[in-house]
Amino acid sequence: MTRVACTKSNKNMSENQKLLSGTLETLILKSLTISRMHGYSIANHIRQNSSGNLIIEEGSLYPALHRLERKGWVSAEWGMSANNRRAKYYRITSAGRKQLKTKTAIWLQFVESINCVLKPSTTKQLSKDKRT
Amino acid sequence: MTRVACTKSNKNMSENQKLLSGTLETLILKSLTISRMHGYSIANHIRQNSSGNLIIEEGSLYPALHRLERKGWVSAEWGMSANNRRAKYYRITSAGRKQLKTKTAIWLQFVESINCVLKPSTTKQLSKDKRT
DNA sequence: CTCACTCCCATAGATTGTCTAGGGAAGCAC
DNA sequence: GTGCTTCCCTAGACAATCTATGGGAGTGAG
Repeated sequence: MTRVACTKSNKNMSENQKLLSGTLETLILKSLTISRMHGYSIANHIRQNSSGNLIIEEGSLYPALHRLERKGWVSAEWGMSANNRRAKYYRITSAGRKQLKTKTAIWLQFVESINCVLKPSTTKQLSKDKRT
Repeated sequence: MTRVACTKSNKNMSENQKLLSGTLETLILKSLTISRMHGYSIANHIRQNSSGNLIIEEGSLYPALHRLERKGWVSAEWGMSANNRRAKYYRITSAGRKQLKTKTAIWLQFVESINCVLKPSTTKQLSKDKRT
């Protein structure tokens, strides 16, 4: 299902590609907190969880996984997928969980910082706390 | 040493550098909606508005400004700064405002998408009817 | 006047992380 | 067998940031 690969908004795509920079590893680590997964399913998980907005290409995904493994944030082992195919299953390590926590915090702070610049006169605002 | 840059070498910086990719032009355009500015003051404005979290280096800023000018999203003219120095003042064009609107929308949607992936099990959940 | 400092602009090259575009193996339906 | 899907991998292209450097010009201290 969900074969709708946003074809119309190619502009959005290329913009998203730039924006993705730096968040991919965080997304992968987060996905692995749900369960161990192989690369292909990680990509699917991210795509589906973002309603098809975030498409991770294989050329980005696998190098990222190798990077994470090299850094000791995930561990890998070969196994068989639900479709009876050879697959490399990744699991997040405790160092990876720590990194995830850090990266998530940095991301949230970054978003807040950007919004601080972008905010004036946006006029559309959820009232969350917002205390000066 | 006037040449001392950001030597604090904190992790946040290098992470932020990656994350910044793709948002810089939006930040610049937004800054210029306040008033016309020269490059140096744009960088200061962004840094101050983000409480010092977003540091735009000159090596990123000026190429970005030239890019924006080439694309017709800002226009430039030489003038004198408040400090009586030669300065190139940038002004956002109507095409630039349109771009800003687009880029801002893409950014907000992107953040929402990322958060959709990052959110599950944060234990702090806004009830936003996200059922299976 | 000279010196140190800040303000302001600019560019070349390194770095990094994404994508594009290829390749391949192996299961399943027909 | 053929064709489609699932799954893995890598090399090179590309884009946007930073580092490092260069310089000009105004200001204030001495």
